[in-house]
Order: sequence, then structure tokens, then C-alpha cells
Amino acid sequence: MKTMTISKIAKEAGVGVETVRFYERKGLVDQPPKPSAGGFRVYPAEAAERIRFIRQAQELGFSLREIKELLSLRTDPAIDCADVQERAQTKLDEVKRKVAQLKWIQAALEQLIAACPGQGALQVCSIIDAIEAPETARTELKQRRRKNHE
Amino acid sequence: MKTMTISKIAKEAGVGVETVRFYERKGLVDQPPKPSAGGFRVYPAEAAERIRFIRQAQELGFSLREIKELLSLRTDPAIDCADVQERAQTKLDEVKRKVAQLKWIQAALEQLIAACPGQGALQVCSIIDAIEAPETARTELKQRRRKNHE
DNA sequence: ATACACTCCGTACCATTGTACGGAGTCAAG
DNA sequence: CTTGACTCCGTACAATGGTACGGAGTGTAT
Repeated sequence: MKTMTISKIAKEAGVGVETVRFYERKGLVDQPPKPSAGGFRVYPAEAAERIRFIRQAQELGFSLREIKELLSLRTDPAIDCADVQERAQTKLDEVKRKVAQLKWIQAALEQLIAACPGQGALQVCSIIDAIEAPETARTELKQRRRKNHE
Repeated sequence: MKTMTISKIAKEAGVGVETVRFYERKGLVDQPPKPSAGGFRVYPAEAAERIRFIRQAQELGFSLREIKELLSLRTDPAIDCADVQERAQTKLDEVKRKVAQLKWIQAALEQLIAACPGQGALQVCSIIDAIEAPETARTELKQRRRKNHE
């Protein structure tokens, strides 16, 4: 197992050295248990993977606190399995919800792109319109539905 | 078209009044063009929709700046269509990328949940493991399931 | 017409997520 | 053994996304 200095890990992960230390302070990245003689951090190469995962999860709208929870999910004989499963299921539900919302936005953008060349009475003018009335808007561009609430 | 005060809009959208004003300052929510005689904001009911969209997009990892760009995509006769399409396509690509990443995490969580009751030599111990070696892990999983059925 | 809730605006403050700095110690090449 | 790159730690600063406050004006129900 190759070991690396903090700057190499940072470079591999595409972040700054300070960011690695910051994540360590926050408990997102293990502080390497065996500092070198001089007290330098020495990482296994996998640390870069972990940091890349953190960055990816951030882009998907998870906070560092949530990412910490994600990373703490471990199927380890020493850990209560039912608890892990329950927490994983909670996260899974959340992930599925996000996927569904993104698909919704995706459909809205596709409508917007498709509607663009159309002239005349456009039904779908903004992404909000496309989200509000996705079905009708895609198939038929007919009547403008602008209804009062309550 | 029903009109509403800022507090009603805020309540409908599930945010605070100050947040609405904050979004207005940031250009995410139109400042209503017709303040009442006393200078109060008067909103169309759709403003709440817009704010809900903003919150949703935030949960999906978009910054307010990016959300502003999303909201500025309009298929309007007065706006250059090709430009709108291009920007929408860029956003669409981004959304698709996010969906793919979430699906990845989703699969990892599902593996984690499935692997939990297994004993002995677990291949998948953390979400990082599940993400790093998804194929092998999935195979493992299938094999274990088959065994359980025998 | 008198409460009372609501609104205005500006400013200050807050948490999260980093980023920068500076002085001192460490490592490795020449 | 010197030199330059790298690391340490602590603290300070910064950007984003709000949240709270306070004094003054407005709207409205009784």
C-alpha cells in the first residue's frame, strides 16, 4: 500500500492542502494514525478517493455533516447491523427523492429546449412553467393554464 | 390573479419573510413592480412557486448563482432562441451528470444495505468500497443471494 | 381612533465551507 | 551542512446564504 504526503493526496483529489486539513478537523478524513518521525501526515492512497467522494456528494447537495453520516455507514461486524441498515435506508430514500427531482428538472429543460423554435402561443416560457405543467406542455401546446389558488 | 403580501408568500413557500427579501436583493425573485400605496410589496401567487423551485434546486446542489441562470432561461420571442437553447443544454448536461452520480450512490447504498446481514469476508464495508468496486461487489451480492436461496 | 399586526429598510450578525498567512520544524538533494 | 521545498499548527479572513433587530410607517378590525 503506497503512502503519500498531504500535498500528493490533495493534488490527487483536486483540492488544496488546507482543505484536507479542514476535512480532517471536521472528522471527514481520518487523521493518519502514524505520523512520520517528524510529525508529518502519511496517508494511504485511498484517502484521495474519499476526498473525491466528498466533493462529489457536495455537488449533489449534501452538506459536510450529511456526508459524514454517509461515510460513517459501514457494514462492519463490530457495528450494529440493523442500525446501519436503517440509516442507509434513510439516505437511500433521500437520494431517490433527489433523483426524482432532478428528473423533473431534466424534463423541464428538455421541454424548454424543444419549445424554443416554436412561434406563436408558447405554453412553456420558463423552467417554472415547464415544471408546473409538465405533462400537458410536452404533448400538446394548447391552452395556457393560469389559475387562481384557493 | 390573486395578489399576496410578503408574509403570505413566505408562508406558502415555506421560508421566512427575510429570505424573500434576500432573494429579491439577489435578483432571484422579481421585486413586484407595483408596490401598494404604502410601499408594500404585492406579489402574484406564482412567486411562491418560484421560491419553492429555488429551495428545491438548492437541495440538488445548485448555488443561488446557478439557480438564477436556470430561472433566466426563457423561451421568449424577444430573446435569442439559440442562446437560450445553448444555455439550457449546458444545464441539462449538468443535471444528467448529477443524476448519474446519484444513481451511483444509490447503487452503493443498496449494496451496503444488502451486504449487511452477510458474515465472513465482506467485500463491501463502506460506501466508498461500494463506489470503488461496484461490479465485483454486485457479483458477490448475487452469489450470496443465490446461496441463501439454496 | 386606537390598538395591533404587518411592512419597510438598513445594518449587523450567524453558520458553513473553505483559504491565506506566518513562524517554526522537517526532509532530501547537492 | 546548507538550501529549498514541504509540513506543522493556530489564527485570521472571505464568500455564500441566510437570520435577527430596531425604529418608523401602514393597514385594518373593533
